[in-house]
Amino acid sequence: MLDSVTHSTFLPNASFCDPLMSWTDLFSNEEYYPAFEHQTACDSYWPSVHPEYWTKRHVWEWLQFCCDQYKLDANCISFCHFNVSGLQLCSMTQEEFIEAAGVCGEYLYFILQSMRSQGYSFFNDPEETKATIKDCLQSSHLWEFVRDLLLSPEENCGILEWEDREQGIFRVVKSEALAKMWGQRKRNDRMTYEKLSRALRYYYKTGILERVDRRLVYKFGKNAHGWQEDKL
DNA sequence: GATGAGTTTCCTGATT
DNA sequence: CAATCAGGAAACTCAT
Repeated sequence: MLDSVTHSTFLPNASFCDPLMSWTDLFSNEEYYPAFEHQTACDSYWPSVHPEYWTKRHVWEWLQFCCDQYKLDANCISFCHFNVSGLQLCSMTQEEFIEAAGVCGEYLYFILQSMRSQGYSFFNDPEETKATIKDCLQSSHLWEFVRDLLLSPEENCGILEWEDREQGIFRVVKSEALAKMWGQRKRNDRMTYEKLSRALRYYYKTGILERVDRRLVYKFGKNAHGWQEDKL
């Protein structure tokens, strides 16, 4: 079964593009819908079955659909992890998804959970779906938020600045603005730099950050990833 | 409902 | 003096 699924039907070299584009594309593409006609009595197409009752084949079809629609890089998906029934798939935790498919795992997990709770109607309202997914894709951890801000000049607005790009040393230029932005992300208008920096200090323990003895200066530690120029 | 990770909140004291 | 750093302690939130 595992070998019978040709990897070439996935998008082996597709990069990880804007998934929101794919969502809107999906709904504006009328040719997409006839795909649902394929279902027959003995071999139903995955959207017509609740994920809990998916066969291994349904899981594969769903995986393939997600890869196609969201331009997920099939190379980062460990296929043996997904050689499971729908019931087993549904019992997988978010961490297991991430272990099995890295960043793609986060998307797959989110899409699956949404389908489980809302059924296929999850796809009904493009605008709401778009918003929900955008929300979901925001990294929830503070250090990832800081990292992503550092990596996107548009959002950053000079709030953070690289001090030493190679070594992962950066400076908080506008501490109040940073706190405000983090507060917006967490929907907490009482956030301050004092409190945010306390959370950053906890990262010294876990190796996400390393101490730099300068005011407002931090450094990514060995357990932080995704900030290096060459990687990612 | 219990547990644990990741904060959030608050605080006291030191440093810049 | 105001802002920041250092952590301890406890509350809180959310996923498992």
